[in-house]
Amino acid sequence: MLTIYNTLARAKQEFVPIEPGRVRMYVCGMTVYDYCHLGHARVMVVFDMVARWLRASGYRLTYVRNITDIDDKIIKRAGENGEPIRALTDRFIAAMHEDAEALGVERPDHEPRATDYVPQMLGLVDALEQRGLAYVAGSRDVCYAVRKFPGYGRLSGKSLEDLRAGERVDVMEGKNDPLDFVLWKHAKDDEPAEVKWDSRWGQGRPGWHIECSAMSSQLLGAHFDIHGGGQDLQFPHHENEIAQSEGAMDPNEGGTFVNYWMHNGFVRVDNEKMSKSLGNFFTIREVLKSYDAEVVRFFILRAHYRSALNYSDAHLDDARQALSRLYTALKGFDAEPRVNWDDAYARRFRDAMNDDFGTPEAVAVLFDLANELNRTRDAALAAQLKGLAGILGLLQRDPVAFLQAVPATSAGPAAADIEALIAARAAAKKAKNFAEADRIRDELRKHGIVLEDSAGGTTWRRA
RNA sequence: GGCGCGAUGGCAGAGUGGUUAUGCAGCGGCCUGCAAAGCCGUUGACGUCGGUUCGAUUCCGGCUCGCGCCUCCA
Repeated sequence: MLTIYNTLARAKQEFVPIEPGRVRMYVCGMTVYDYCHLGHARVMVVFDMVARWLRASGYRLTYVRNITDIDDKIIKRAGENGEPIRALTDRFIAAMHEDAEALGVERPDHEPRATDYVPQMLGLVDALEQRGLAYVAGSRDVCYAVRKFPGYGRLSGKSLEDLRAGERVDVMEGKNDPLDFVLWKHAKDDEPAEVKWDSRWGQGRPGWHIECSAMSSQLLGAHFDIHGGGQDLQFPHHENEIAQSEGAMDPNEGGTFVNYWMHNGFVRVDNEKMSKSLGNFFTIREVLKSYDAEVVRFFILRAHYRSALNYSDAHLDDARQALSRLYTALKGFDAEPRVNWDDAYARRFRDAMNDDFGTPEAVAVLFDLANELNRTRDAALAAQLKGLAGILGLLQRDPVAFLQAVPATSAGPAAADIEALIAARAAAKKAKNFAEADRIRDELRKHGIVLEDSAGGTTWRRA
């Protein structure tokens, strides 16, 4: 039985899908005006893991992760670059796909682009206006009247009184209430034609929040099972999505927009949230210059998805060492991944994953398995290890290839040169010239190459 | 100011009302020409003050510290 920590309930709950055997999941994706950073990597990896586990559990899953390709920052960036918006967003979508693929993140079933769903957004705004939840503000923007939606604040645990809008931010002129948010932004003269859509409120473009309500209902229906995203989206974004989606429903039908809300924790740097605005972010591609992408994935998955995750080189080094141990255990086996669910390790793994996606415990099971594999060298255990790890998207490569992989930036010695030195050392060893053999080994060690002698000969790996 | 989350051994990071994960690092041993890897053993922890309990790191409350949201943000 799967339990999920539901932000809406602030507790773990048994997961019961709306339709037996079928799961519909929507995750808020990226705004594509720049390269993805490690915070984005975490969302992608975490919900990829969730998707994999749901499928491994036998559910038929439809997974949607959207792309925001229209908003203020995109318009600004395109203007700065002097390029069309579409060129900018296409470029960064391609980059995002490269990053995701490197991290072993499978493509969601749908990756809707906001600009392809403007008619659906307008339909929602229309419905909201008809139900008296939307109005045209003095700025000519169409806004949502937050006070008219009874459950506002339920997800984030904030009451309208607590929010005290205006405390930190200047209130936008023309809104009835400071907390009201924009559904449809009225076009400005200096904006490019590319960001103007016709509507019965005049030319304009969608507000950010309405995008997700429109795309999710179009692709998953008005009610679905799981909605995910980073913790920072809890308020106001997800709160607003609920207000929009439930507010636009036929009052006679009503019902709950989403049953389970999942939020992953932040990636931090020096104990502070990694973010664009703080400027303390590392892009995925930057990190991948010095670390193997699987190490980054392992680093993310060895922590629980809801906890904060501190990023540093030292921690990635540590993750790399740990992952090497797993691959080392698999060395020498040409194992096909195969899970035997009757086995005690597999059961522990499953219990861990079913407990709100407990990947730290699941990873611990992998290490226990590796330990027994090292002792017994039993091929069935190797298949089991590779099978369970595969559910997490780990350990599917050739072990030697992983252990010898070179980070993109540090150009270590070529494999052929290393092999030549190993041969020379073997000759020296045979002649009992241990001083020379050790000299060669020390020489290679200086270049980050570690030699390992065994009965079958000498192998090497990158330190 | 309001709301929320957290504090675990040198580091990372789970978990549990009593037997105290997992990884890295350390220490001792086995293996090895010597190493490395691996194996065996081992040191070491639950912020603080109270309460509940036969027993609390685990439950409850106060305090301290850290972080996040209340603005765009994964």
